[in-house]
Amino acid sequence: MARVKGSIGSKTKAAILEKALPLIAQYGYAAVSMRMIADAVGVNVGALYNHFPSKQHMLVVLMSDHMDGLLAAWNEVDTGGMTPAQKLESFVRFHISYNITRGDDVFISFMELRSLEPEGHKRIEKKRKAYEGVVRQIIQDGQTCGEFHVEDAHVAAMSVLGSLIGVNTWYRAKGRLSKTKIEDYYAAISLRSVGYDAEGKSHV
Amino acid sequence: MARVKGSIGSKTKAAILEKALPLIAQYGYAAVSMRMIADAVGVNVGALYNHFPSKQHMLVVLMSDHMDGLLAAWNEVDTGGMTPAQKLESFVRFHISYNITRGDDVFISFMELRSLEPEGHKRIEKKRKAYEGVVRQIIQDGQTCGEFHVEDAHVAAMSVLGSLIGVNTWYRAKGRLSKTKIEDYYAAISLRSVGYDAEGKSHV
DNA sequence: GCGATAAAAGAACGAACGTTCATTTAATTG
DNA sequence: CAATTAAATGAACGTTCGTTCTTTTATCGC
Repeated sequence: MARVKGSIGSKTKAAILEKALPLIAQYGYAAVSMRMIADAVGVNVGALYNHFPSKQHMLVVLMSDHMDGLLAAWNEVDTGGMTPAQKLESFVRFHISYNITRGDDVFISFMELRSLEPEGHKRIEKKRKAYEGVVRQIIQDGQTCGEFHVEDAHVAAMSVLGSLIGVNTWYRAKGRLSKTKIEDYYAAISLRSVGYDAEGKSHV
Repeated sequence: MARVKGSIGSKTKAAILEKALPLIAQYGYAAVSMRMIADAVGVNVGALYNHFPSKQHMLVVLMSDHMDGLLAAWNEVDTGGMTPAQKLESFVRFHISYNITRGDDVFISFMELRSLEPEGHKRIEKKRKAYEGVVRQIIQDGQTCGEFHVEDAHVAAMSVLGSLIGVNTWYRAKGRLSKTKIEDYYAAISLRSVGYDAEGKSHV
């Protein structure tokens, strides 16, 4: 056969990314072959190269798109007029929610950095740092205004992010806890971890 | 050539594990070939099969040995007579210290679970759960005796572990922070995150 | 409707993969 | 010291890998 009826390049390209994502999340970039991806899309291996110059480039697009989406989604959250504590809670809820609905993306972006060649690595790392910076800035603001009490804002930020990223190593949709409960718990844990006193009085 | 002078099976086997570890930690199991490992050891590919029946079996040994060592090392820490808060602090310091000196092992054991075939996966997963159980038990004890205040001991345990595991994604030996400082910070963060009140008075 | 182009199939490329095997030589045993 | 065993080499196995290329056909612009 040759070109199939109804095939449109943009649709196929989107389908490739969509199918490649869960495969790479599950097996890892190196363990997923182009043929596996092609089979999942329902297309011949060679067809993949109509849309991506290489497997490596596909990973970069996958991770870059995700990080852009993640940052854009966070920027759409309105934190105007919020205190640092409220911002941190918003961030935690945002990240968990995103983590649960788009778990594969998040997982890949934090796992497959090592699979990236230098140029791609630099690009993605920059976006990742920007995301880390969001948390760090919130914590620094909280420390400045006396709402938080941490030893080191950078360490505190990495600790919060680490605990959040860990969620999708154990979260299961059918599990004991609802998404809302998990958000509630992590919001409370994160706020405590940065030395936020919920009562707001005993230390003032 | 054939058998080389001075070659002893047990030494070669240990050398294989030693060299394979950092390679897999850096590039991932699937991305490391048996030839890469053999080259690192300074031996021919075929020789690997004198000591391991397969690449997969090698990974299982690597991860199994590590988890056993990790659990054994923790069991050697004397926590007799400690309060849950003291135990949690001990655990955090232990894990960070272990993480920093044996970072590759820890990293692989939490990253390459997906590379394990069913039998091996079950074996390692059991050990991993045991390690998770250590933290959960400490937190549960702390909650029972009123020293900690958490919404859910399981979630709190996964949060603490997640934040700790995150350390070796950013820790660098030459970095801004000493190992001791990092231990100090994470101990404080972890205790706060489980609702431990350092002053021990305002809430009693 | 016809020519240009986009999008697919399918075969083929050399390289690398995990693994096996015959062979050679060092170390060990009786 | 001879026989056995342990441990390595180096070549080879069939597969699979990422990628390329030719061919075929559908879609799009004029």
